[in-house]
Amino acid sequence: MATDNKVKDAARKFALKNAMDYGKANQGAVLNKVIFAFPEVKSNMKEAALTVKEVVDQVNKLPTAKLEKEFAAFAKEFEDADKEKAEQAKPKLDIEGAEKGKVVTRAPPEPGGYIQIGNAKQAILSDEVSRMYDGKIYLYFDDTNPEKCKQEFVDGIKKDFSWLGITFAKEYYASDHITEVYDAGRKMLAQGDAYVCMCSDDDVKAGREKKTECKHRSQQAQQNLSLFEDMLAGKYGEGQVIVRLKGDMKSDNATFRDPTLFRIKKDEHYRQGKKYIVWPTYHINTMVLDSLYGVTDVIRGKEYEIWTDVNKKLIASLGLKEPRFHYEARLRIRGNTTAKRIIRNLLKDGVITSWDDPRLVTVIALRRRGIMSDAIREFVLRAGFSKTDALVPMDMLLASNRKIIDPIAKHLFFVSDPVELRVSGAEGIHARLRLHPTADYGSREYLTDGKFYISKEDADALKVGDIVRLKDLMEARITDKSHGVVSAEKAIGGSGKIIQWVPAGDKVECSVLVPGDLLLDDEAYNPDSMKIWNGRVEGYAKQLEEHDIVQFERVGYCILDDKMKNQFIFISK
RNA sequence: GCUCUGAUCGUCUAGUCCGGUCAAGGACACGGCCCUCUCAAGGCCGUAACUCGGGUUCAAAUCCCGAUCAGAGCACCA
Repeated sequence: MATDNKVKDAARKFALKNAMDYGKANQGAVLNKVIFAFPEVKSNMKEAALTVKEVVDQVNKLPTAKLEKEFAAFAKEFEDADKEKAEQAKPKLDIEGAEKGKVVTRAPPEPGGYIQIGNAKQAILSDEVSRMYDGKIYLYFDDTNPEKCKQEFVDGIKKDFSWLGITFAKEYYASDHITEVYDAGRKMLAQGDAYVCMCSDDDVKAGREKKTECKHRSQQAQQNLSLFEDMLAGKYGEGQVIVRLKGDMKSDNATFRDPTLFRIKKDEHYRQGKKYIVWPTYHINTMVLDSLYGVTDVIRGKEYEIWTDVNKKLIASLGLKEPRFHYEARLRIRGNTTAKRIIRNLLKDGVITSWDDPRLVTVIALRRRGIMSDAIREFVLRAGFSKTDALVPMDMLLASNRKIIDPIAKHLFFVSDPVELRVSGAEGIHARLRLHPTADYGSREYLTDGKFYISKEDADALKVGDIVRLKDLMEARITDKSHGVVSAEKAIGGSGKIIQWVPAGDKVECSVLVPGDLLLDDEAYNPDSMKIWNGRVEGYAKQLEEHDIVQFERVGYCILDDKMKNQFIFISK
């Protein structure tokens, strides 16, 4: 058979490669490659296996030199294949059934706090999906809890998203659509898919636990409808009455046991004032509004997955368009938190003073801390869609960030815990230092007066008689270390440790805030989460603008946080 | 407790739908070398994983069954 020889040749080729890679060819591995190349051998696996075994045995008997020589003929071919393999990576964002130009996603923040990296992940994923399909993304403020929502957060969230590079085609508020949701409620009441329940909070809870229906559940539609109008008219107070979905009180899924659709809240709303006292809850809101605005793909946390039964019932009962739901694991950062509840408590306790405290992973804090928005995007995209619970170390974000800031950060010398260094013979030297080793940002210049500052750490490591290299300036020989000052004389040549220095005649006193893990492993506040380095930086720092990112050589990347106070924040090494 | 969901290098993931190109690819971290008047960046190399137990098959990370572990939900929050 002609096939026979073809198979034999291919088998030999694969066996050679296999032997080169692993020292010895393996029958199973070679057979698999042969099957892939010639699927027709599947009809007679026994014969194919035999052929391969024969070839593999022969190849394994080959002396190394012969093996290498024979393999050389195919080396190029495999090189290309290996390269291709190395390139396939990146998580995919494809959506089954999605069509170009027909995708609408949305970011649904609740303006009850600033958004954090977890919200950013969902929004970026949504943005990326809509771009991929030439679709649109909307900004939807889910603001139906008058207790929590504030204009401050609306403004902050908009700023944060725009900084993240997301452009929304539309922006709308749940609280502007309350009447539409009321109509949806009326429809459900009229159809007998919902009812007005006057049980107490505790009774509702007990009923759910015991899986028993309450007497209100069997009220007539007419009565429910008029009770609902009474609610709207303000005849009831908070906690007296709610509208519940008629799910299934016997369901194993606890969320389906008649969840609340509307409740009474008399707090003043930041946007609607005292216009409404009956407020819809999350599920009916989003279902109605997503349908109204034609959202096709809802990307949200998997904590909502258990509400699928409720969503389905709502959609069926109201005749809504059903979007595709995509559930995502929560993104958690090791040593930190995305929970608004915890952040609010920390704020209340006064251990942190603002939503942009550099230890936080809110978007506003990350920005202040010198994380670039592209780094966040890359970081998020690298994880892709995933339902696996991930506890990611901050290092990953910082690594993405470092690659972006490295080419733009000017280099400066900073010394912490400064120690004076006097060098005789080092007066009147013109020092000229490049601002970046490769990029052309020009240079900084100083005229020396023989006095410098070096860091305590470097000073401690020096011994009398040592030669030390002041980077880009000169060598010095240490002559004395008593009296808290290091004395030295200018030296020519000799090699020693290279250290950074600050000219005493042109320096800026500054501090560097070093954020660490905010929380301990047990989620308690870490009292050591913020360190401060005090030191001196070269006079060139006076020319920096607030939010400029620099690299303090041998220390790390820092961002100028407050120009008045000469305060920097440490970004990463 | 009940219900749902998930499980691949130390970490985050690709591959799983449709079994064979996977003795498992990438990134971060780690280690080594090169470059360098920074402990950075860049280049090269290396260490390292299919949760466990059964089954089906010529062939299982992939399909089936069971166990284990982890996360989420059980609000008049979202």
